[in-house]
Amino acid sequence: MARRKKQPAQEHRGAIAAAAAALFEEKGVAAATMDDIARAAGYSKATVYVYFKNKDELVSLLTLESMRRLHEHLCRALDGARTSRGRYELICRELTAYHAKYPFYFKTALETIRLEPGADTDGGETFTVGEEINSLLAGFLREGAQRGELRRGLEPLPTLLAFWGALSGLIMLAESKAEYIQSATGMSAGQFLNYGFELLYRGVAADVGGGNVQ
Amino acid sequence: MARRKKQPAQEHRGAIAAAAAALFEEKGVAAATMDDIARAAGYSKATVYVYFKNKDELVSLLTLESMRRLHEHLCRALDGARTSRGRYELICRELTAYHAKYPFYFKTALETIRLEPGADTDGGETFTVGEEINSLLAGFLREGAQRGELRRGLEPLPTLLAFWGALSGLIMLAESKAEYIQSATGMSAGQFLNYGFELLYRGVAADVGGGNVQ
Amino acid sequence: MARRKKQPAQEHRGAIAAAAAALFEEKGVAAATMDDIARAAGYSKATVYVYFKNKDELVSLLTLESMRRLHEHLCRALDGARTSRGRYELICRELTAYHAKYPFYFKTALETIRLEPGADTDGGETFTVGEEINSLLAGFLREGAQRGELRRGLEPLPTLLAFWGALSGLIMLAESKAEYIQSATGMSAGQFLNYGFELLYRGVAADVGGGNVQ
Amino acid sequence: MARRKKQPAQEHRGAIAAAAAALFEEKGVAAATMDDIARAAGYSKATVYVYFKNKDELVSLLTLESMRRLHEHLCRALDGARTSRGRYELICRELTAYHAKYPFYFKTALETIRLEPGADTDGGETFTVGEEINSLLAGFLREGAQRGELRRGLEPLPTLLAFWGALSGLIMLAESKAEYIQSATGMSAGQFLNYGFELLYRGVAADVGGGNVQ
DNA sequence: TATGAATGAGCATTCATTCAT
DNA sequence: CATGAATGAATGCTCATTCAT
Repeated sequence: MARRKKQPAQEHRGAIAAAAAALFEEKGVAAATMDDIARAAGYSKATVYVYFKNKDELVSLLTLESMRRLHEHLCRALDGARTSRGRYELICRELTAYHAKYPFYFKTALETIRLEPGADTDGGETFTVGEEINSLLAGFLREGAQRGELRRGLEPLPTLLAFWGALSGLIMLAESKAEYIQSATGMSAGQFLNYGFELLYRGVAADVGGGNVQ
Repeated sequence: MARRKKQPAQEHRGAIAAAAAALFEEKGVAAATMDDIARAAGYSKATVYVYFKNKDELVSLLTLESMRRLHEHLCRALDGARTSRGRYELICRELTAYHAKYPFYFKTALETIRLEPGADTDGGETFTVGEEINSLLAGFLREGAQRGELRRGLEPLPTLLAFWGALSGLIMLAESKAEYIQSATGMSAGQFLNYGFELLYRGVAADVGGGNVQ
Repeated sequence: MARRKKQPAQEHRGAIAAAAAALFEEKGVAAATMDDIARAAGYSKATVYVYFKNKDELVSLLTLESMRRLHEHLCRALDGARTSRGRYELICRELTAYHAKYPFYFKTALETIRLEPGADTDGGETFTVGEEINSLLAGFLREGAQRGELRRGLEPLPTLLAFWGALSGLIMLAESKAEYIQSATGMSAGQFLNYGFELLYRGVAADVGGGNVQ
Repeated sequence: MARRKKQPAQEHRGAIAAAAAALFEEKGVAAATMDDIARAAGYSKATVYVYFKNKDELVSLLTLESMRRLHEHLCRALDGARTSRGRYELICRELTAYHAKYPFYFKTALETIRLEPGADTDGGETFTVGEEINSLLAGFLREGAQRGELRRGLEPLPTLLAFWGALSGLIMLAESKAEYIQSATGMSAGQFLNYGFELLYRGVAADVGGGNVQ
């Protein structure tokens, strides 16, 4: 392990975080040891501790990052269309894409949105981003209702939370049972997800007609 | 008919499993040590290994148990009413009740249904029970569609899976964010769940009218 | 390392404690690792943790033991003579003997008597024994004063503490500088100690005449 | 006369040593890390290693310094009075003052005097200063004896060593048990020390009368 | 000279698991 | 069948020290 050239500290943090993310994904956060992470990143364990105070700090950073990324994706989705239907489709597309690209980050973000604040090393930043995501979706629901595209009388906060729970449950099932879904229904994970997204949309849509899903 | 002979051993297994379940619930699977379990069950640690090859085998048994219990609850729900709406309400009620009584078992069952069958110690029994649960719900959807109560054209298997994913995501969010939900929406976990259940139902119902949720 | 036969747990504790005491003496408490101790005792490190919850518990036990032993030695000394002079000589003899036999224990006891209570794992037992030792010496001073053998008007508690501090300082210097003392004064550690004991005695004696020390 | 050249380096050493001394005092030698020291001194850790080969070298320097300071204090004391009694009082006063001002240095000096010279980094300089201190006190005893103020027949070297051991034990007990002493005897550490000094003085004084201490 | 960067060698502690009895 | 006893293999974390620049 030759001594590295002068590289911005941020790059080291990034490299370590990337290695950690991969390992967390592969074997879970608890099972990925600091030794593993160091080895995978090509540093000594002690060096990892130079860049991260804790295993927790690593986890926190990854969590925050995943939340931020999720936030970006959602912003992009909401900016890309005006109708609720159009926006919803973009949301689902972004979510699916995000999940395909960073499955660990995605899962982490979803799980984190469900947790309480303060558990993390950062100063509640993770919580803040979570709130921003919530308000993004709340806005989507509110505007949709105003336009008459979404059911009136939906209570924004509970709806959003319920919707979010359902959505995340759907996506995680699609991931973990992809193989089973394929063999049992003949659908790819993506197709299955679209089917599910449609189902969920009907739960909030003003009127989609009585016709077929899909 | 030598079945009786093994009975005592079964009782020991049961006692140990019960102690384990309580501890898993209390502190999580990883944090509950075999020492803890043995002590709580009133056996020596070595004895636990007489009845269970592994910690994993214990977890597997508990998982299987939780699936069976979930199956029972769902059977009861589907037997208790004829209309889809009535059945759905019973399903939700049973689920909520089950969750309230055995949160750990409940979570385990949901996670198992969402996760891969895994190299479980049992001979695929867990998987089998999972399939039975699926076919239970598939029947519910099929019959509902035949009666015109649920949307026609729903594909039973994908619908059921999507529904299941959404449902479990909803319930788990309701649990993990109970406090947040309470403070942010003023709803109790139970009220929130009912709200969410209703939302989900609209996704599959034939026609619930355009009116307010709840 | 063959599995040991059934031996009373106390014996294991004793063996481990003995090994620890030797190592603590040899390289100091901090530098003696649990690995060292285990190896020296002929057990695996994990086994050491079966018998002692902590490194601290080991240290505490050793400390308590050393205090008890010191207490015994002092009792023996005070019982062995009636006059203050005679008792003092016995005290010094016992102290010297104790130090020769268990230098680590001796040092620990002296250092501990100076510390505050409650720092230890035991329930203040160490502190209690310390107090008993103090009251032993206080009695010695009081009786000596009553008989007119020791200076009247000595305040028992401060005297005892001062005396104890001085005595321990003397003995520890005698140990750590034994070689230097030998080469610089030609005295053995024992001779030097006797010389010092005499000096200290004059500090409390009623009248030793103006003559020579020794 | 190239002496001036090295001056800057000496200043760096001094700054680092000062920071180290403060930290050693605050948290103990073992607990003060090189990182702490570097940070406190305002240098990088690597720079500390430019000026000090070792943590040990730092400790050694500090030890030597503390010995030198002690030497100075003792010189001042012996110069300040002519009678043994007066000198003794000054010695005690200086010692107490030194201890109050630099508890860590003081303790270090005492411990060093009590401990082996060790494989110190300096070329036996610490030992030399120790010898100088010894000869200072030896002179005090010798002159006192010649004047008839101190007991005749005292062997200077053993007496001095014994005295020194006793004195240091007394002072260290006064420090570590200050709280206990306060609560048990009502004396402040200073009062207790004076009481103890008096006691010790009687051990070497020619005749102090049979009266009360203090 | 000064330092940013990196690390080897530990350390106390934990726990699932094994075996002789 | 039950278990007391023992342990191998980790695990997160620390710190004095080195070296290329």
